[in-house]
Amino acid sequence: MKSELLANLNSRQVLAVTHDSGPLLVIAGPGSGKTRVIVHRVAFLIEQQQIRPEEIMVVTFTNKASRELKERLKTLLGESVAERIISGTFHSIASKILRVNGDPIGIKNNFSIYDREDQIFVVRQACDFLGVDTKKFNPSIFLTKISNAKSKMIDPELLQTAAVSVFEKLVASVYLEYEKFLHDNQALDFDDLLLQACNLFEKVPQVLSNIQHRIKYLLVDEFQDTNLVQYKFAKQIAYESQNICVVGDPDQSIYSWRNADLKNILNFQKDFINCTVVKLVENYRSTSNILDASQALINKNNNRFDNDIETNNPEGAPIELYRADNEYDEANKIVEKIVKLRNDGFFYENFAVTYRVNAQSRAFEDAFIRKGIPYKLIGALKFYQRREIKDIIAYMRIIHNSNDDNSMLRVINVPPRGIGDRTIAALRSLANQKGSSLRNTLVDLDEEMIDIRKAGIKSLINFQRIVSGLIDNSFSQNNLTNLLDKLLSTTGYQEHIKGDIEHAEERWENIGELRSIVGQFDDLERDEALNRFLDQVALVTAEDDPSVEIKSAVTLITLHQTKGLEFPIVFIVGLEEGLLPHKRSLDSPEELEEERRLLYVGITRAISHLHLSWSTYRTIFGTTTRTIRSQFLENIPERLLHISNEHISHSEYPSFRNNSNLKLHQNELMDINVGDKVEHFKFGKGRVMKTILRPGDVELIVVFKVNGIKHLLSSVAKLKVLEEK
DNA sequence: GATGACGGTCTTTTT
DNA sequence: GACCGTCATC
Repeated sequence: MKSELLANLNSRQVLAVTHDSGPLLVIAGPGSGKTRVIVHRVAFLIEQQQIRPEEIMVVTFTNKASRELKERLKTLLGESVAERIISGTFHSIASKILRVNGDPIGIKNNFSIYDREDQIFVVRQACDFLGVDTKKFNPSIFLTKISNAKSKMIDPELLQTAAVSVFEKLVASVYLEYEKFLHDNQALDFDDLLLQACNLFEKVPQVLSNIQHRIKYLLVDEFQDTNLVQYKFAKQIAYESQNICVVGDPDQSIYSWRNADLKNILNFQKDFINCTVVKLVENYRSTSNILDASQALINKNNNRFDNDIETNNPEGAPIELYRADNEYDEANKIVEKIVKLRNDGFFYENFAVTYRVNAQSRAFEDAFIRKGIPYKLIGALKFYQRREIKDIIAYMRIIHNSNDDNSMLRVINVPPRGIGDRTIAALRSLANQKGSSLRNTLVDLDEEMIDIRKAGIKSLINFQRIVSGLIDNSFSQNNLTNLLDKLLSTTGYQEHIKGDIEHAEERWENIGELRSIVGQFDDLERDEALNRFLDQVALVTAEDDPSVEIKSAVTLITLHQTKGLEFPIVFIVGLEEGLLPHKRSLDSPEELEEERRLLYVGITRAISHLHLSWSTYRTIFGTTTRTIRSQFLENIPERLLHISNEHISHSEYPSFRNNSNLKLHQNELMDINVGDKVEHFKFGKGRVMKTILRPGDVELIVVFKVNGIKHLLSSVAKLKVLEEK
């Protein structure tokens, strides 16, 4: 048995797998068999150490990683054993703990989980309440600050005390209101799931000690991406047993913007003083060309653990570097390569096109559709974030949690049923007076006490009837599918969607998809099914999108989401300054290093072929701009690259800011670029759309706000640059 | 209260 | 070039 478990493992992997008890830190480079180590370690504990499966907890970051882990455990241990192991994402595990044990700290088991959209809505309400102008202050900035505070375990009062500037004080007061709103709605946001779980451990030690006794071994994957709260959560669970194994790679830390803290790896070694450290340094995934490129790149980071990765794999093909004229050219070139490589025997599912921002997927989708190449788009349009899906879910939340005013407000007039702003305002103020939720206020609506016209009252009563009809559990509709069907008909939502002529079919199909998901819960009693369904819905993410279940297809995916994946052929596109590295990271060395790590993650996904590309022009927000190729390309040794189409012809060179070879009348010709805002003495303000090089001059095509499109010669027009792109 | 036109903003990355 | 919130009009 033992030999089978340890066969095909290298000596360091064996060390990690067979580590007996006590804390263990595994630093695992890309392609070094990280998941393999986790899976085999779990198997080792069960089969060799006689640990019961339910005494082992494995925590991952994404549902996908969790599912994959379960699959591999099933293969190794058999289904009945694998199923008993406790595994899930940080958020799902914390959520379960809170649903079962949250009551003593005021968390009812039917709490709603708010996603970003819900959160923005709450922030807006908090701003309204405080009289903060949301035009001046973007709600998402508050949300970022609030999330930052929460993941550092800072509560509103503490933030208030620490606040120095006016703005910081404002953030603190929005935070305070935000928390009140969440509480009144009986809702938690993502950060709360972990924060409140830790809070629960503190307030009700019995819950913690039960878990500590139950969980003998804890394993945490992607440890470099934990934030402070997550680390604390894990640390507490393992405090008693000291059997905590964390696996991660500092070079693949790409979530500091989500408050992941690399210091956790350092702190781990302090918090668990006698921890064993195992470094996995042999890469089994990539060709040596690809690995060499990745190592050369990551070595440019100053702030780095010394952790060089090696491979015994063959050299492989050179890395292709291609310069495109624009994003469509870039996409077409990649289509050509896919077609060619398919003729060489690769399948569509062997390809991944990876990029920095979701918006880049568009050009590829266009090209793929035109050429009939099947593709799956990961993450961009998330199924559970579509409007119709969120509306239906809001209805379900109302049924499930009578305090969820947010969901109530979302759909109280969707489809339109004559409940406008004034009616809603009146209802809310009445609810306020009564200190009750909107739904409960509606249940025994006091017609005398509400100050609106008759029609409004009638509409409200009508809505109340619809909702209570749905809540009523006594008829034949005792499963979720029945509930959904009844919901669609009695709320008029089905009709409502048909009214959206342009998207009717697509939206209806989405609801059909939701119906089949809901159907998976039909063997449960309705309210329990509702509870489970809503929990799942809140915690699933992009990769669980049911609309991307295409088997043989090219993958379109952001670099962030590629972590943990591998593909024989990887395209990394848009290697340009401002895009990769992203412009928001350019003024901070730390953030620039994180961008470099992001590219490192991308490169190390490739098994045999890596293609890099950049484009001299790129259209962002509808304006085309000249680009500069990414500084990261300079970090990759030329000997590893095969460069094509490097030369840039003059006709494609409308901008001259970056071309010192061209002799121009320096004083006459200012530095004007596509995208700049300019002012003309006669035409007024406008934006440069295009620049065309003419002998000794530059022709500018400018769209003026008032006077429309004009062709101007730079030497004559004497434009004033107001704002550079 | 519903509807449609307009103008401003947005794009990092996600549990 | 999409989406959202705001405003004018019905």
